[in-house]
Formats: sequence, structure tokens, C-alpha cells
Amino acid sequence: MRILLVEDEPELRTTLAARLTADGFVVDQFGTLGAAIEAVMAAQYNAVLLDRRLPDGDGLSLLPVLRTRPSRPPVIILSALDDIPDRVDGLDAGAEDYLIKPFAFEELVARLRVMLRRSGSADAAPFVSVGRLQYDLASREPKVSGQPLTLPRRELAIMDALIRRAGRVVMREHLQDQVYGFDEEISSNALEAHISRLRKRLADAGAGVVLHGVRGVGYMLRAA
Amino acid sequence: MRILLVEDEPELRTTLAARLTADGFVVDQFGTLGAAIEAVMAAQYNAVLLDRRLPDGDGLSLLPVLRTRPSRPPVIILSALDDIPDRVDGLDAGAEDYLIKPFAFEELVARLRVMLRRSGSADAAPFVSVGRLQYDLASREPKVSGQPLTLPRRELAIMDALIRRAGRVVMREHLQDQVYGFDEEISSNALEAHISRLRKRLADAGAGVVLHGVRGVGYMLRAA
DNA sequence: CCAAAGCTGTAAGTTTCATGTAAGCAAAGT
DNA sequence: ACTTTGCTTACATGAAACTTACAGCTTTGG
Repeated sequence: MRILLVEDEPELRTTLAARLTADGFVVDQFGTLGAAIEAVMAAQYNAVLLDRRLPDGDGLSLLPVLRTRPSRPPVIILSALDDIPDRVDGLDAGAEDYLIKPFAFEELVARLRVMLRRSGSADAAPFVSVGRLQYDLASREPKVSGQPLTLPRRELAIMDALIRRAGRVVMREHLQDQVYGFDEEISSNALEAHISRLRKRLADAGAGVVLHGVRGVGYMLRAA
Repeated sequence: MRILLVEDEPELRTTLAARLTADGFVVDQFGTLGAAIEAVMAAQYNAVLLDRRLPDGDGLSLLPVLRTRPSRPPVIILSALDDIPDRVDGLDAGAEDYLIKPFAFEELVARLRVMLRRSGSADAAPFVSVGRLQYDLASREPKVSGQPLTLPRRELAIMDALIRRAGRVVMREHLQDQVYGFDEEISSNALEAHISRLRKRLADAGAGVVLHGVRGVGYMLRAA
């Protein structure tokens, strides 16, 4: 669950990034249009939060770039109150939603989740269940036969990525991109360590699942 | 339990705010429509007390703004005696209730509680119980196996927010918003201190509950 | 109106815990 | 058998959170 945040005001950007991170999202943040375009070309995102007024151009310029990408991530425009007339422009240009600053963080997350659920699968299933493990895609809450299961940030990110493609193999590299942001690349087997710990936690909780490793390719989550 | 109070007459506004605060609510008060709109965009409220005659417009203009919010808080209109014909307008526009000035403070609180209980859960359960802890959503009175348990303002606010989502994790920020108003932001670990004290009180009282902390996310209340 | 009790925010000290790193071991492929 | 890849476990570290003490203030009760 990786999100691109483009906002030039440092304070707002940092606050948003921090709260989104606390919510379990992986956030890459940039303050300029140029950096954002580079990021879009280099990585794949599940959603984009986009300010319009940027030091080096209109945020909307990012939309054509996104359209060239294989999976076009949904976009939420973050516009200032006096930009309201621009709303139509934004929606015309292909944005999925917009928010007027200042906005409540809860609303941002709510809309984000609606979008992610929509884009994730058209049938919009409220939750996925594998074995005795149930996962609410909207609230990102895992449960084992009704009992809520709390997972650390990273393990939750791994589990999220795996369960969305349950029964299918998720490529190791793709998994890494989902768990780690752009700036925080790693230099060891941290991913494997987390996989191991996640395995243990799932087993202890009695979720009826197996986290199967596919040599040279990636991992797959399926019912035991 | 955070309430937005919009009323332009300073004396009435201050009095109301003081009494509501004494009753354990967290109150943000504003005298103009503009300020109220900003507040609604920036924070989440559990209820809105709204005067119609405001210096910069009709209070009803706030209702469309509220409708765009994820959890539309219920609204009580505070109208002057000679505005009675407006009553229909208000209810048409989506207000939940109205009061004619002057009104008894007790009546305001009574209606407020009815509304809050209704909005809290559609099934309108009179009270929630977790472990040996019973909580009356209407009167906001916690009991441990029948014995009433008195809690300080802040701890009650925390407990209230947690028990309404018992068994689910409540985000730290959301909790903070529920306990502290707009102007009284804090700069230290006051919240954690209250959590700690609340834990001790609940344990001493023998409520069969655990106040579980989820690192980096928030807190969860559940049966031991 | 004064005193006592209690609530609340701040801060300091301590503890817990997630997380990256690395080393040792198991398994799979050649 | 030997190499490669992945799994597991231990460990260090830094961040988050828990607890406790304290001082200022409000409320309560005589």
C-alpha cells in the first residue's frame, strides 16, 4: 500500500506523511512537480495525493504522466479554498476526488480507503478471508475467527500485499516496494526476517494459513 | 465527545460552553459562519449546536458543508422565538432537532444525549458492556458490576471514545481530538499520562478490561 | 472564606518493542 | 557433495510509550 504525496508546504506534508505512516501506509513525499514525475516513472503507487500549487508548475501536469502508467493509480487533489473554481478542471483532467484545505485527516483517510477498495477490485468485497484469517480491506484490520489481531507496521504491510493476491505468488521485488518507501531502501535480509516473524505470529494466532515461499520468485499466502 | 457551538451572542455562547464543559463535553465555540465552516473542515464533531442568525449569513448554510463530511454529525438548531416559521426550513435542510430561545439548559443536554446515543449506533443500545464494565451511553455513567464508577473529565472522555469502539483500535490522533478541543492543544504526553491513570483506576475498580496500547497506532479497550 | 482534596499538564526516568543487521542453519538445485 | 538461496534466531539500537512525581489550579466541604 504505497502512496505518493506531493505537497510543497513542508509542515503539512510532514504531518500528513506521519499520520498516514501511522495508519500503516507507505508514503513517498515530494515537494516539487519534477520530483513527483520522476517518482511516478520509477515506482508504482496505489494512490496519489496531489497539491495543485507547486513551485515548478501545476500539479495537474502529473495526470498525463500517470495515464501512461500500466495501472493508473487514483488521484486525490488537495486544493486551497480559493481554488474552488479549479475543481472542474481537476476532475476533467482525470482526478478521482478532491479535498479543500483545510480538511480533517479522517476524511482524507476515509476517501483514500474508498478509492483503494474500488481500484483494488471492482467487486468491492468488504473483506477477504483466507483460512481462519479475515482481513478488512477498508479498515486494514486483520482478525482470526473474530478476534482482532494486531500486527507491527511492516508485517501488516506484508500481510496486506499478500492477502490481496491470496493464492497467487507475489514477486519478491513487488513485495519490497509495498513495504519500503523510496528513500528507505534496505541492505540486508530485513524482508525475510519480517516474513519469518509474520509466519510465527500467524501460527501463534491460529490463523489457518500458510505463507509459502517460492524460491527465486516470491511468496504466496493460502489456506493451510 | 466533541461539540461545535455556533452562536454569535458572546454571553450566551460562553455560558453554554461553560456548562457543557462542566458536563464533560469538549466544546469548540465560534461566533461566525465563516469560522464555523473552517472548523468543520478541520475537525470532526459528534454534534453541532447552531444558531441561525449569524453576522455573516444564515446558519443553515453550514448544513450542506456538513453533508460532505464522512460522518455527518447531528445538528440542533438554536432559533429565536420569532423565527418559528423557520423551523420547517431547518428540519428540511437536514437538522435533527431545534430549540427555541430561551431554553432550559437541561433540555438542551437531554436532547443532545438522545441524539448522541442515536448517532452512536443505529440499534440504539442503551448501554455497552465490556468485561465487568458497563457504560451508559446516554448518561455517560460507567459502572463496574452495578457499582457506579466516577472518573475525572479527561479520563471519562478517553474511556467514552474507547468503549464506543470497544474491541477495535482507536487511533491516537482521533482520541486526542475527542479529548481536547481546538484551542487547547497540548505539547507533552498528557494523553499518555491520562491513559496510565485510567488504567490504574479501571484495575483498582476491578473492571474486567484491558486497555491495550498498539504501538504507533493507538489504543484498544477489550475484555480481559 | 479557608483548607483539603483532587484534577491536570509537564517532565524525567524507565521499560517495552519494532526493526535492521548479521550469523548460523536448512533446503533446494546443480 | 557443493553452492546458492532462503529461513530462523539473536542482538543492538533507537523510538514510542508507560509510570511516577510534582506543581499549579480548580473544586469541594466545612
